[in-house]
Amino acid sequence: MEKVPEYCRVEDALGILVGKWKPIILLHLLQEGTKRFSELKRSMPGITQKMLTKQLRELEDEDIIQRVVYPQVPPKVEYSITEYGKSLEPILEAMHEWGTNHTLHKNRKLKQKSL
Amino acid sequence: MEKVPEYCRVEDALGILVGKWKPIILLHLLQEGTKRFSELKRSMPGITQKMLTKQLRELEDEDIIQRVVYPQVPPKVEYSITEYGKSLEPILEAMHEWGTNHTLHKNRKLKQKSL
DNA sequence: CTGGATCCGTCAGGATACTG
DNA sequence: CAGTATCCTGACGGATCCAG
Repeated sequence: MEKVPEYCRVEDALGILVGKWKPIILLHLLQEGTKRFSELKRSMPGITQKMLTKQLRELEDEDIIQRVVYPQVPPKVEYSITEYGKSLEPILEAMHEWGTNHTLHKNRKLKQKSL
Repeated sequence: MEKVPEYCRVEDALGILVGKWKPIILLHLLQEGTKRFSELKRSMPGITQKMLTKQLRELEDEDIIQRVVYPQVPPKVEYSITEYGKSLEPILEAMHEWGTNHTLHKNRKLKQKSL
């Protein structure tokens, strides 16, 4: 890793991943391919339309996901990961793995305390 | 990557990295080893004591960094990455690299627009 | 079905002043 | 030097209603 720049590039990646639902949206799309708006919503109990829409728009603006509208009634909109968006997968995987280990780590710490 | 869990493990890693200054703090400590509070502060123009203290405490709570107090006057406190904290380095590197490319990517997009 | 528009509560982040 | 204590503000997340 090079010297720490004034403005850290890590922030860029972070900024895109941050958002209460973005990682989950990305994981869904990465693992299950193209999905409709309503499918995504069903996959994420607890999310509101507004939030889903907003986070999707933000990801779209960053060129991470693609949005395809089918001009029909009722409306149909499909979302999918862009080629570019796939470049985020290693990061997400690394974080997922790290997160899993982190849970174990925390549990070990707690046990030590209770001894 | 496995199936998307209800509670995404990615969030764990994300939660630790998120914080306006945490990535920068970690990069500094990873690259330059042990540093004093005042050294860190000087390295990060714009950060306030309160914020630095807060973010350091949070990282310490997660066992990512270590805090050593020297009982002397004037006070001296040193921070360093824990062994465990070093496991975050690959993620930070990946994000740094990705972020750098992302900047280029955005610039290409902008040029396309202005054609 | 998809998603825009509003209103609102919470909370991380920041400015400032004070302390051992 | 290395913090703690307050107060403030804006952005984010969420609920709800409306619309093509």
